[in-house]
Amino acid sequence: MAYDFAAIEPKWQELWESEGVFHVTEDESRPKFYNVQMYPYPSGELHMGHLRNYTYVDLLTRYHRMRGKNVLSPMGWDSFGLPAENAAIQTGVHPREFTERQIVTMKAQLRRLGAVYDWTRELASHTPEYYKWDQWLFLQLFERGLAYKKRARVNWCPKDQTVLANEQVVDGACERCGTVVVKRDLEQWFFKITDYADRLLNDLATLTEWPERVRVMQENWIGRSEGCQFRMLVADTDLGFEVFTTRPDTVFGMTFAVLAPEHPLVEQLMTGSDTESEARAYIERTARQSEIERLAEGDKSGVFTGRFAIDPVNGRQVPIYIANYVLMGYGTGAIMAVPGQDDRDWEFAEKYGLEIIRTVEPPPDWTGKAYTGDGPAINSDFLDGLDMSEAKKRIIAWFEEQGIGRGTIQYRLRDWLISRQRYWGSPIPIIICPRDGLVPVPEDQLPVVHPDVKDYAPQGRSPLASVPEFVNVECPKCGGPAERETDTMDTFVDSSWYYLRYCDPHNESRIFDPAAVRYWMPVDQYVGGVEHAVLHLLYARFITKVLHDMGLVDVEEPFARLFTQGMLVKDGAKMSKSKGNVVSPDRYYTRYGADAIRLFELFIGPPTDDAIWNDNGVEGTFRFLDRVWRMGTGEIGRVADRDENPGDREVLAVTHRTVKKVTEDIDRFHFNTAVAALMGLANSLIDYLNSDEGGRRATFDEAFRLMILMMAPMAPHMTHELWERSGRGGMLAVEAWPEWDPTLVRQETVTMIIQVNGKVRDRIEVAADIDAVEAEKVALESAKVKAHLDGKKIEKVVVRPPNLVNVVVR
RNA sequence: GCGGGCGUAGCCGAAUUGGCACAGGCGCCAGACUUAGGAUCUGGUGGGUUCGCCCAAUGUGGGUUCGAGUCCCACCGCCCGCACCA
Repeated sequence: MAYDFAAIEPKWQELWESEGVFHVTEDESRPKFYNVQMYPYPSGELHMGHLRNYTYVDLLTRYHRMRGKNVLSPMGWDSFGLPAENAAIQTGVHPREFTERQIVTMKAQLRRLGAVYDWTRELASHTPEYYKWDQWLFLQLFERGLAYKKRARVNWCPKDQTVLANEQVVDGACERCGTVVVKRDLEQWFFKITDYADRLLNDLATLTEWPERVRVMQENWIGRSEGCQFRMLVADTDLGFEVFTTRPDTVFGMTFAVLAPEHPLVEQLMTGSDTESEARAYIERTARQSEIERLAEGDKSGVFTGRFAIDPVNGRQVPIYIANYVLMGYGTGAIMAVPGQDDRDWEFAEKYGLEIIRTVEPPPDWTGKAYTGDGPAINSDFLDGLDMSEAKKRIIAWFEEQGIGRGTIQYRLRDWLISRQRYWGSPIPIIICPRDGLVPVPEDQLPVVHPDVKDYAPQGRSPLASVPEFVNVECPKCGGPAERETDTMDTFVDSSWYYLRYCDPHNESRIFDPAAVRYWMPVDQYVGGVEHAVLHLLYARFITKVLHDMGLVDVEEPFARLFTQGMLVKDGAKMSKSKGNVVSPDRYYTRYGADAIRLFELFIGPPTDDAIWNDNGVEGTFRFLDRVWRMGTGEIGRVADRDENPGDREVLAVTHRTVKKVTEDIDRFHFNTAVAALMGLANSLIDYLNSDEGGRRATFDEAFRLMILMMAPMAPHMTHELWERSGRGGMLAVEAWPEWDPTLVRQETVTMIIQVNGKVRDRIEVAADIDAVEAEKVALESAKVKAHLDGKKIEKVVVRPPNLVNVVVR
């Protein structure tokens, strides 16, 4: 009788839910395990690539539950965002209706996979119960000066008609839709993440259970540079500007200075200079370019302003240029150019015929252009002879004595731009009063709920702005007429704290109960895609630190262990709807069932690596399951009630070794080899049942019991059914994970390999506790070994009992 | 350019510590069962072989070591991230 998954799967899915098997509360008597997957956008249809992640998380939930932990595995929805809004623009369906339909679909798909969660804690960021606390959080940041509004040059996506955070601009294009982003000067809301730059950077060192790759990406993104900022004066004027450099030791080599085209001083410098018209033409050209065009241009270009700056260390006058290779967004938007020690300055100096002075002695064999390495300072007055770090200290001290500069630390990280000119997000709870300025919405008036609008289409401002009843309010302070802020928050604000809300999801009076958070946090295992390395993962760390500083959260870091899974690749691209290469699980559910799909997802390759979709893979894991099923139902081989013999004991030994292997593999996230080990065990058990004398009933039952326990987190439906049919009682999901018996795992005899000059010449079964003397004796007595020793002199015998003897001869 | 990672069979991959290279799966070949097989089962799947074994092999070249897929150096190729960040 074949495995009837179509009948068995719904039965168990129903039972896991109705019995509340995975519903948990705080319980000090058991170790907790907080298992979270980055909550998904409810996109509706799940494809095989998605199922990979859900299977991993579900495996961990079930495994740690069997290990006796109090496992919290919640699920929720990152349900604000553009897809629902774009659908609304096209079809007129309210984003809420669209979103909630998608959630229903997606829940059914998770259930179909057999994924279990504590559904009592389900949350969705588009619900007022949730985004009320987004708004509350915003107000906390506002009160602490960590949320502010300012006019700034920001990234604007012309297609989505909204601003974007720096983190959401990838290669100069909108992360969502791929449209080239343009710069606009707009008044926008920011979170002051830069105040936390040093802590976000330093605490990366504590995240030892995070992938190196992600830590490095965050480190680079935060981009700490130690250096020096000092003031330069413009000759024959009363103007001046600040420059930032990481190489103040090379200041004597400055032969020109460069300002970014957007630098505020540029206008004054150009006006009335000899080269004014030329400079204006250049600025106009570069200003029109998007960043991508500037990059694509590749070549450095610039124009002389007609003015000179005074080098503070030696009084020399150096020309001031405007050039495209200096960015307004970093440092002070102005640099001292030292072509002798900087590749970019060298390139520019060569192009425009500017002087080059070396101030660091390159090595004698140096053939390159600019020399950026260490070496004794030359042509540098009182710095001569000092190495880089000494010279830096000395010159910074000198700047400080003179009162014109100081040592500083620059970060590449910019403040997080969180306002969006879109409808389907959490409204920013601020009222703009002509008298009192920016006034927080009083807490008892939260949440600020979306009004319905006629038109969701973006018009360069939030659709909320077209609803007068929403916009026009009384100022909470003075009672006079005022207007609401109409921008909504970046959805990354919602996702920066949802894992805290899971701990106490229905609290109506507080964002969460700190006691519940104290019990569950930090997240023990966080699972998600590496694409969030500098987005969500950075924001969440920031918000956790803010809440920590507010005394609401004990931990400084939210995610103790991070696992970033690989993608599923098909036709050379990540499986995704937009690429049109998705494989729907439907036909695999119908033909092979959920467990075969789960096993395939686990078996397809190392979880951290991208895996290539293979049409036959699910069939392979189904064959394995089907064999296990037929073993369990007595359709394969033969069992007998007979006395035990050494072969029976060996079957148990193999089983216990598999328990050890599978346990260790799951603990180190080698799910693919854990499945392989179970396939190997199944093959061994089949051989055992097919042997001449058949299997001994008691032995087989025990081995099979252990195999079912190990497979329970991987293929839960079939194993639950087999467990129930075995008449053991109880639900498999809450059975204890098996322990291996060390005496069975231990090999009594071991195959010792004997090498001559590193080549294997013989294999001999020896006692596992053989000593070195005996091992050497056995090895040298081997006839096969002797044949290779013939007429040669033994130089040395390397003995590593009980595994290896290597005879070195000449 | 800087940073992170990878390269093992026809394909996906295994090899926690330097110690039998290739577990497990896919595909393919042969056989069994069968009216039939795209089901299932058994065996095989680098080369040579006198069937005892022998030889070759982890991108390329070198090094360390009794011993290297693993460590070191150089090179080739691929993937990812950041990128005119001063």
